[in-house]
Amino acid sequence: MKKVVLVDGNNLLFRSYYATAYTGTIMRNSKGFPTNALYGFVGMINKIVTEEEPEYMVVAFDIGKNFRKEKYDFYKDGRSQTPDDLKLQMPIARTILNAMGIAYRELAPYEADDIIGTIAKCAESHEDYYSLIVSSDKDLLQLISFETEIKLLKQSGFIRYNEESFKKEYGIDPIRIIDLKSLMGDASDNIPGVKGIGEKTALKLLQEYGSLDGIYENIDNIKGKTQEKLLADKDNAYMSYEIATIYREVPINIDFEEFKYNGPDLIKLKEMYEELEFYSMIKNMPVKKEKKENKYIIVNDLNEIKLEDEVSFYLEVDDINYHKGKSIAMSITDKNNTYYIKEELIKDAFKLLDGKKVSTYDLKKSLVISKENINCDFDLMVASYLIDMPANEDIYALMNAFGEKCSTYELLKKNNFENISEEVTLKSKFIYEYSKKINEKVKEVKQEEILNKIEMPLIYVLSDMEINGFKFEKEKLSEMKDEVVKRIDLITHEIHDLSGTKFNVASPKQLGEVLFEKMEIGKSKKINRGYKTDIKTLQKYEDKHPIIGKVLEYRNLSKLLSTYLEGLNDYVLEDGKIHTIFNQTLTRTGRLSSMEPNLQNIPVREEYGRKVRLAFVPSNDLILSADYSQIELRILAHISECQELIDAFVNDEDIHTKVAADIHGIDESEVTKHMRSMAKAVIFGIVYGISGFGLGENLNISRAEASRFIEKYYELYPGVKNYMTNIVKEAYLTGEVKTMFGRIRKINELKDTNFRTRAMGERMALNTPIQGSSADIMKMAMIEVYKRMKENNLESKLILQVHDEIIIDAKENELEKLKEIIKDAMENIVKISVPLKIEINTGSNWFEAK
DNA sequence: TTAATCACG
DNA sequence: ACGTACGTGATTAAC
Repeated sequence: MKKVVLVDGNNLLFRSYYATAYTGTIMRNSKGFPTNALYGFVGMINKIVTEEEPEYMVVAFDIGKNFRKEKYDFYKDGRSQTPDDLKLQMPIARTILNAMGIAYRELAPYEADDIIGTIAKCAESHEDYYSLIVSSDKDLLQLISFETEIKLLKQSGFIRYNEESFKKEYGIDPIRIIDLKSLMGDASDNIPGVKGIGEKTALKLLQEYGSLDGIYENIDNIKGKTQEKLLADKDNAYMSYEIATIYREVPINIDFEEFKYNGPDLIKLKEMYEELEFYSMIKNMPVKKEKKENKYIIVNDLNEIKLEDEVSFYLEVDDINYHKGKSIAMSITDKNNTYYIKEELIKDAFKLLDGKKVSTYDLKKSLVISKENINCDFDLMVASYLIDMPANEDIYALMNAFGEKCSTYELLKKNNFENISEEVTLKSKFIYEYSKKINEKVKEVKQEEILNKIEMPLIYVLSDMEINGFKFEKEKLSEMKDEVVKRIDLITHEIHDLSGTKFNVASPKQLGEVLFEKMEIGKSKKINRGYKTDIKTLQKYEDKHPIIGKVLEYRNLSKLLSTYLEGLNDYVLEDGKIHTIFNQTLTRTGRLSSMEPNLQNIPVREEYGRKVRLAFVPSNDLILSADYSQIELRILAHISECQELIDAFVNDEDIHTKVAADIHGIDESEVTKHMRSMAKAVIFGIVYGISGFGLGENLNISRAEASRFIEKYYELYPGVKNYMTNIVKEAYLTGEVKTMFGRIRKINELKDTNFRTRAMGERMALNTPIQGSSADIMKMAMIEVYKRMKENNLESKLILQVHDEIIIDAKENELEKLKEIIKDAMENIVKISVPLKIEINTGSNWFEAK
């Protein structure tokens, strides 16, 4: 028996539309075309296909006049008209089905139900077929039979009914759904039924008398009010019976072979998804089944290659951490050919790219591993990042998103790169084919300035920084390490003694049990695995028992030991340096991140931990650090156009002291340290979209007091409040926010039905322009500093960026020139309504350069 | 693999 | 009624 899946298309579209429309904002593509119903529709269809694996499938729609409405004018009266935004999406659903390779049927004046009923009936008369109907409409339950089942969609999930399970639940035959409805009516379709009879009574009557006819034949046996009601509305009942009956003789030609499901036309489907901007759907699209023939030329002599003007290349490296790996294969594609270049020839192959228009994926990796000066115009990885497409270190994710085949890097490595010529050539072909397309998209969403003025030039800066590395002298920390190891050992014993039990202090679960159950030191919130034992919770009980202080010290030291004192050593390469990898395509705000190791979170706030920085030393003469002073606040002042804040920065006031004085209504000279640090917390909180509760927690003051601070702040600086309101409003309207320089961040959280998720989206909306603009400025400044250092032939090297700070491995004799360049470049890279200010420090190591 | 914790801006 | 500050990465324990 072959399964025929029958889907109620209208039902899916309406469900999807109203599932999201009630929030007020309807999902649209960048052209403004509504897509919310289609998004849900496509999701449901895909789900049905995956879950049911249908051999045959038909989607039925309503269209044109409706015979029930023609006969009974009141039918479906009172239903609000189909919204235009939904109507627009209806024809597209048909086109998508075509691309998906799924048949659909519609015929006026019949409804989708009637078409489904007709096809199911036809399937029942064939020996070979049985049907599965998918809908959330209970009316369709009347079609259940020995070879027709229903998957009834619920708000979440579904219930599957066959004849047996239906009877068990309802106590009547499926066909009696019609009788049920003729009695109870249906408010949504405006079917009258018998007034005063609801589902409960109707079911009871049907269970007793079998059918509507049976009920009226036995009307004398029915007592009291129910009898009165039934007699009064007998005509309505029979009329309702007629309306509720699915018509199963729709004159359509049924040839099951036309319903056969053979899978999608991936190219057409991808085009549709692109048009609708369903990128997550593209990501989850099945990969092409048929294998494209992959032709390429194996190169033995580079002189054989004559490249066209436009080329792409891809370099395969044998380790994800490319500082530790080596190139093992390269591929170059132009209009006519793809060339596979083996390991020995790679070094010279880069020369072939000179003067060409070159694209690649992950240029930084290629620059670092080859140490060649590769001229490249377009990095597909960075471009994908800017248009919110996959931009992993593994190109697989992006290729997969477009339904292009290649194996994951993980698999490739596991198989010792045995198939490398096949794989690497697929990649350069993909890059060649898609660079133009993605570049078009970049222009369409106006990210080309960000790409060409910031991200592309930055790749060269970052690759140099990674190559340079930060010299690290392990020995400088060996004494500290021994000290910490001993101290941890001592404290562990003390903790065991104080608690009277031996346990793993590093285990939050065990620690929680000891502190809050055995010793009953206090109360702590229960979380998944046990009690919360983070610093803030523990600090509450610091005075209660000496063990808390010990635990805090243990935590502090073990973090220091494992992550820094020991952890960093593993990353020192043969040249005595640490080479981090900057991830340029990860953060949602435009910041960089740093990994293996993360050099953006080396301790600094605490004096003891800070000593780790003693081991970071120059390979030249000095470490120079240049950091922007309060750049995020300056940006807040600028974009909020808050005059009070702007003036404060223009006059070079201490912003935190000023705010503290304003809040308390006192003179700046009267501001205490405590007041200043409270003000600082308020100011930072504002940038993050804080609540009274959050600030209270943070400052250890009452929620009400914290709320008063915030209110006062808004009062004093109305521009800021104004900015917050506006940016959130705009974000809801457009679904995204932009930095000062036009970098886009989509915020889908704002479309979520969950209030907490939306609240998070609002905080992202107001923080991103600030954090992101700051990141843009720093990137531009780095490019400028790098450029001028080159122009002046300086040997000093840029080696690190920590969001608002750059670190330079400096030559003593270049110090003066260096400071001049850096100050000018960083402070004047953009002109905004407040001055940008930097501070420069130098020292014989990173610790000293504070 | 995920959760908890803690290091940074 | 609910939960409660943005953006990251590394380590360890627990699942």
